[in-house]
Amino acid sequence: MLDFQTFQKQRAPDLEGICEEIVLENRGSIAVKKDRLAVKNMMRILEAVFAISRDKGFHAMTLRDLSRTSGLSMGALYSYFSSKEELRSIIHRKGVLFAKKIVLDEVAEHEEPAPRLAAAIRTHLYLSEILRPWFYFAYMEAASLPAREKRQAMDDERATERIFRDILDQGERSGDFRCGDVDLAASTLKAMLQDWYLKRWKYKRKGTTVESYAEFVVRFVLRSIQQGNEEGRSKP
Amino acid sequence: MLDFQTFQKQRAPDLEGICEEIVLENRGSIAVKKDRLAVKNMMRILEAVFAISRDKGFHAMTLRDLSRTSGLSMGALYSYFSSKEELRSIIHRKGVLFAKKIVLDEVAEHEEPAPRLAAAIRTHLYLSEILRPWFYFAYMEAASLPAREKRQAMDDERATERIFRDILDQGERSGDFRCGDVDLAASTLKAMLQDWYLKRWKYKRKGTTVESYAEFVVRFVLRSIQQGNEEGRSKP
DNA sequence: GTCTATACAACGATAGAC
DNA sequence: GTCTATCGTTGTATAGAC
Repeated sequence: MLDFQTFQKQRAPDLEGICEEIVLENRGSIAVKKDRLAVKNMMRILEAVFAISRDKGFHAMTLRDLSRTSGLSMGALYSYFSSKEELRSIIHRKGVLFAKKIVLDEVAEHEEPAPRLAAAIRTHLYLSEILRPWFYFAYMEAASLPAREKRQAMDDERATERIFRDILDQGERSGDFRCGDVDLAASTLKAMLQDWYLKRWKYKRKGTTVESYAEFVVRFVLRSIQQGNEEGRSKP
Repeated sequence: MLDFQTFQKQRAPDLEGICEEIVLENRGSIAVKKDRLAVKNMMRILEAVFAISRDKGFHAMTLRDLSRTSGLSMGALYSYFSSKEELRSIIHRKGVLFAKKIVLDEVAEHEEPAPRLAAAIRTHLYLSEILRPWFYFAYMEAASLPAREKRQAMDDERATERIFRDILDQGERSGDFRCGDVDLAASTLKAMLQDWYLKRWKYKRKGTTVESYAEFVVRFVLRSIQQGNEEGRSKP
């Protein structure tokens, strides 16, 4: 069974690695030419964005806020992005793509429906624990986007949900699962996973760890959809 | 079994009724003295707030937007609230209190855990369907509040969750339910219910009705927590 | 590459005519 | 009771010094 410690050491991305990718992918619009410097400042910028927008939202964050918290001047900030909206877009897309890739990699290591589902749930939760600012940011800011960007965010959401739906589908066909409605089961499962990073304060207060939350969700869901299929429940 | 049609006719509040209460409760800070006029304009204001903030969020809504959409001038708006923040607060609190009262009333009509739980789930979903703008508004804007208001919003959230936790607790004690962890079960159940009004576009696309979503959640949850307690599953 | 200083639009809120 | 006109502030973004 995948535990959080192992995941964190072997699979987890760190902010530096992600910022390196961001700098390389946006080489055109970033005026600073030295990679090392650009990465270092991009990290300061993202850390500041997450800190501020966790408190009052990205929209309420002013570039004066960002300048003060990141330690870079207003002018310097614009060497790393051309507008506040571009900054938001860069962060959002990077988070979505990263998450999808890692979850799919982990799922591919299992074949049977139940272990696959358990792996998808655990990986998604562990990842959201490490990249919580990214997940939270992507979710909360998606609501107030202009039409075109909003469509993209909706597609991202459905792509994530599809990972879970495909596993449930596989289980239905093999006779391991009985969901009632595969689509709705995938939807509600995703809602449970999102609650972990959206309502973090609640679980912190309860003293719930990401591992115990993961185990609860795995069992809660499997108990429901394996009704009458006892044989598959031994090694999730 | 409580169906949506019945609920809508017998229990559902309408915007006019809620606005009457709002006007009466804020008589002090509303400069307009004629009740009928004040209620009429308050309705126009709230309808406009919901329409605009559904698209781009309350924070991004300017009072010029609100003036244009509601048909009232900037000056006239300030006869109904003393600041943008006060307007947000009025809407938020009214929605939370209304929702809590109606769900508790409905739950009180049943005694056994399973029917109580089913009633709470259905009522909460039906209510969020009718008052979707209020629910959505309260949820999305709570994240970007100043510390003091945020605490209040968190307390509201926990109060709602408590309704479900109490029912699950009752079921655990009577031997009807076996949740694994009552606290987490209440949390994740709430997450499923919130998904209905937060991701409305998704369910609209799937063609899911509020009744079919309610039935899915009721069965999904009961299947999981009634594991091994078959006798209680006949009349949820 | 980063800074300070500033442009200019748009914000919430108010005063005073009607 | 509602309007128009306007206040001072704050927003994003840029220009030019260093």
